[in-house]
Amino acid sequence: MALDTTEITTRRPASVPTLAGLNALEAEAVDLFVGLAQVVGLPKSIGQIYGLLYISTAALSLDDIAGRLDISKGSASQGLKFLRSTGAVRSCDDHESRCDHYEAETGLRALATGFLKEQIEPHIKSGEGRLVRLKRLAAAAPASERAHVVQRVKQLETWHSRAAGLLPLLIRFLGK
Amino acid sequence: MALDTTEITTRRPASVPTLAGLNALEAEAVDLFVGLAQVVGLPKSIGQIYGLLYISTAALSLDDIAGRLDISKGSASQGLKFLRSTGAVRSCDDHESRCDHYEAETGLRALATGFLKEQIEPHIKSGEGRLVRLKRLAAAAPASERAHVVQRVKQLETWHSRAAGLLPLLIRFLGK
DNA sequence: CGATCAGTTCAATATTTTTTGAACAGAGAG
DNA sequence: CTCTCTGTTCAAAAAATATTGAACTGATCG
Repeated sequence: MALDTTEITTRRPASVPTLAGLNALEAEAVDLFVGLAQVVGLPKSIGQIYGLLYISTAALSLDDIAGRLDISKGSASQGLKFLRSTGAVRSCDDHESRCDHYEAETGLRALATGFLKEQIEPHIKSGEGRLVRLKRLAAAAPASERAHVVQRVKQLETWHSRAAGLLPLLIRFLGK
Repeated sequence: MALDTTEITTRRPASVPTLAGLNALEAEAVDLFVGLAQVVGLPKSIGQIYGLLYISTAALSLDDIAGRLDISKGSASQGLKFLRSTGAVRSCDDHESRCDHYEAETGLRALATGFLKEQIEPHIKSGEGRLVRLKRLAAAAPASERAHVVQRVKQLETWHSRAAGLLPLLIRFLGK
């Protein structure tokens, strides 16, 4: 009787550290972070990688990650690149091995800061230029509409400054 | 010399209310909201519709919207459905006309509440079930990993309650 | 009633985004 | 120097998402 390798992933006992495939706990953690990633508009693979590193006891290499999650090395490389760039993952250079190993940053403040700074702040910044242009156009609108559109653009400016003010507050709230 | 109809959209004088196409101010406003939509992971058409209604002096019908933005009636219908469901757009039943007319809700609090309640809250709710399962699995982990994974799951619970607590705070901050 | 209009739905299509995998670059090891 | 081992890049393929348009419902008008 031959081994059924197609189901080995879910059948492997939870207690055995595996080279490929996830145990039930890892699978659940990965799932949770995949969901989280989708909420904030990040690709699934990034959620998978972070989830696996988050729950893993030991730091993992790129090949570990690709193997365990059954994704390509390319995806793993790109995902790790993104996660490192936002500070969600650190490489803990382990001198025992030739290759880099990665571990999850688990401080909520650091995570939130990285995400907000990288994903949200640029949009708020670019909004400034947009508002300037809008303001000019609104001032040039025909008299019959001018009052209305000027008021709306003013409101947008309020929104903008609220959003800008919210960022540091958010970070502080999540901070400690 | 023939009229160049391919550029009529941008060439039409700002002062003439149009049946199709946007004037410069409208185009700029629509663009701004398209960008905003993409930040929060909503389709472009939804940003377009809201942006047009936001800057428009008068309420617009579904056909107005589809025509001005050059999108299909189907898109416009679906987009308006979503926007109404989150409270971002109201239909102001205008008894002069047979068809419904729509206008933008411009209160930041109402907008934020609708978005958070519809798009974020469900995820936070479903997270609860996930955490329960994770907790069980963590408790059943092999002794060598148990301390670590139990700690991580505890941390996730903290994150979860922070997120849940953040929602009402956010609404309050944006509120007045 | 039949005709027209306003709006919805949904399967097909188009578009955008993500993932893959093969080619490549650099860093040791032998 | 050459070979192998890690990791990156990027064009092509696959998957996910949004948009279209035609068929349909229901309302109002004549």
